[in-house]
Amino acid sequence: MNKEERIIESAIEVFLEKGIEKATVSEIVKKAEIAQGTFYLYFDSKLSVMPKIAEVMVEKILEELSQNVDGESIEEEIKSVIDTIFNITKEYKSLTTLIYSGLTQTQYVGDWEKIYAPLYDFIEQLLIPRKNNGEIRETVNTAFISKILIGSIESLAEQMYLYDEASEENVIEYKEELFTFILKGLK
Amino acid sequence: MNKEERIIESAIEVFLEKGIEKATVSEIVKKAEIAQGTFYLYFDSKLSVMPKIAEVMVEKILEELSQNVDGESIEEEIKSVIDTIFNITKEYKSLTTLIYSGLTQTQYVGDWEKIYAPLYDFIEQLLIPRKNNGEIRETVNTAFISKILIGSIESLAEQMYLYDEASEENVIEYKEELFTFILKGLK
Amino acid sequence: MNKEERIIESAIEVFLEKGIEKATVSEIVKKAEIAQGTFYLYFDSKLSVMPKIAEVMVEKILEELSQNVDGESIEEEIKSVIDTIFNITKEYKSLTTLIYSGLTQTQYVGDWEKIYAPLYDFIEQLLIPRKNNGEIRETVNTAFISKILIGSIESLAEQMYLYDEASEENVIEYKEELFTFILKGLK
Amino acid sequence: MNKEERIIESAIEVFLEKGIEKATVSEIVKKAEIAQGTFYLYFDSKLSVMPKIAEVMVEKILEELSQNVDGESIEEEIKSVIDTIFNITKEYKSLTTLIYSGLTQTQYVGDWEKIYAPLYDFIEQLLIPRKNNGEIRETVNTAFISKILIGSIESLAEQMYLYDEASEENVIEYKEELFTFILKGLK
DNA sequence: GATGAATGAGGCTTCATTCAT
DNA sequence: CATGAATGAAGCCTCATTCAT
Repeated sequence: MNKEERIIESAIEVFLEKGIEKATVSEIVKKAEIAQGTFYLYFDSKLSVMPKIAEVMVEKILEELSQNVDGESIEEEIKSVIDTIFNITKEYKSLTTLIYSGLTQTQYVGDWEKIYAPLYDFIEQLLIPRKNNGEIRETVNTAFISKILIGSIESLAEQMYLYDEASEENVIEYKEELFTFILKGLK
Repeated sequence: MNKEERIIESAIEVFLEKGIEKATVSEIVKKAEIAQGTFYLYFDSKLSVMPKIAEVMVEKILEELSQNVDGESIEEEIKSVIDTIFNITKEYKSLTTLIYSGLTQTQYVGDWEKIYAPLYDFIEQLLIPRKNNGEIRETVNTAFISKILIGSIESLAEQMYLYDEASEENVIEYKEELFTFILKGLK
Repeated sequence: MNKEERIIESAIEVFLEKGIEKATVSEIVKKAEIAQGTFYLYFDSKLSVMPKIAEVMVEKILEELSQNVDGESIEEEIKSVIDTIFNITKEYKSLTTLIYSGLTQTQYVGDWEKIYAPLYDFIEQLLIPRKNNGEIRETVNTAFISKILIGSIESLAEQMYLYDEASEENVIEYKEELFTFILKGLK
Repeated sequence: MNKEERIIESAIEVFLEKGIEKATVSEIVKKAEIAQGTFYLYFDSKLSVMPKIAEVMVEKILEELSQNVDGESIEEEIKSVIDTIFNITKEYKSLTTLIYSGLTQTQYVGDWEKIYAPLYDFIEQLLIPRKNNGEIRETVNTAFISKILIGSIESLAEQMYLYDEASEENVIEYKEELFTFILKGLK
């Protein structure tokens, strides 16, 4: 792993452990086993790592989605998307929120859309054939709905894992409710 | 306005302007026109203002919702809820995200659920009669769906106003798509 | 002595000991026996102490001049001025050069003229009566000559004490040559 | 231009732009278009370039003086010397002060005298024949006076160009006053 | 000789927090 | 209760210097 990648990996860990506020460059470099000054050869500041983290995060989500989502019906696909996003949220806990809020606090806010685009695109590419074969209603605007879908799944997953510290049973029930809701919303 | 309220108001402004990271107690007290030390008579630290900010925020949302949402049909009510949450998000931009992430970074994470409860409850109280009179499907779990609704509306609104810097036209289209989606999801 | 004065005094000592380059705020505050942060309540940076140091320096020179220079003739006065400036240069060695160069390196260059003004004025006030009573030539522009006098005395003194590390005998000879030169220049 | 010369030239530029304090080796090498490490093949440290800069500076002054100063009378010569030193000071602004103070801050202080010697010598060689032919008074100690002359001209020039930011008119008047003063001082 | 990525010491500066008034 | 000058810990960041290539 080269220096830049090591910084990004360490930054993710430290941000998750400490939160943006309490995360320090010193700790990131310690974890990455590089010198303090080396950090500044690659990044301007702690927050400027955020867009790169976001990219890595999106890559991971996409990877997972690609592996898991290839159902025979829209039902199976939606189920897989929900499961995947819930699992990743569980694994990376507050990372998404951190990225959101990290980007918000910098000049990189605008980058967000660009970084997330492939994710929205992936979902849209799932929906289009389903719309064409009539599995979902014709009036669906696939581009718009893909944002709505991801948003609603992510926000519920964060609710569950970050704030409610919900039991796994509870999560299952919520996921089912969400599944039904989305499916009806699309049909 | 008493000192505590002045601190909360100033804190909101400063957090919005600078983000959590760069917000300082010095600036909060300057804006509140009180002395450095006075801050610590009311709050333990910068982040401990967060739960109070969240309460204020939720109060404002509730107030707005109470004023605007009293439609004759579920359609009108959903429309009003969407409009209200979009408007508040537009006005307070990243505040919700800040609160999320601010709470995440402290021991107050657990408080979130408690603070947001009245909001979920408000939505649930809207849904229950509609479910009883058959306007929405019987299988809806009102408690669960209220979280899903708020989450999906908020997340789309944030997308629009924080990241995409979407045009007002675009926002209208998205809101319509969301409206249809939610409505079908509930029926 | 209040904090600001203590900072200035310490800064002078440290600058003299270490030079501008190697002087550190840390050492200044250590010498002043105040906290690191306190420094920044009074000054923006190490170099921003320079104008204040310059003021103190000019005050000291003026004080010395006032005490020593009150001769019966222009000859005695010039002699005293030379002696005084030489003595102060000897005592404070490179301080003047430091101030020059310190000011040059900051936005405070313009302040120099203002700070030195009383010194030029003092000399001019010496010259005016001597010009009126014919001790010095009528064509002397007192304002201009006062700058020239101070400059030439200071620069020779610095030569002697800073660079040549001249013997006291040598200094005496130079002072006499300078005295004769100035006197003839004025007559 | 070989690497060493390129370093010296760049160092001069950077010192003039940033001052000793803020000048960095990084910037010097960037301007010289050589690698970081190459600097240390030629110089020990940032300040160790100073004596070389001083030499270059003195060479330039001597060159200018040689070209311009060859008047028929002491009057013309003094005028040329004043003009030349003023012009160089105008062009290189604070460079002399920087060199002074740069040398002061290092072990190279002693070098100054040695480096400046040719300059004093040049002036002395001007004065000797004038003393012999009676144009200037016999009591003049040419070695001493040459230091005094250069010092007083330089210090006034610095006053004008560095601190007062004097208008060109004003400069002319000062130069005339200085000229008269020096001439009378020598006669 | 020349390079430039990497180092890490250490100065700068901020800022939460205290406490005498 | 309120103040705000003072504190000093601690993070940021630079930059002279090294060294493997």
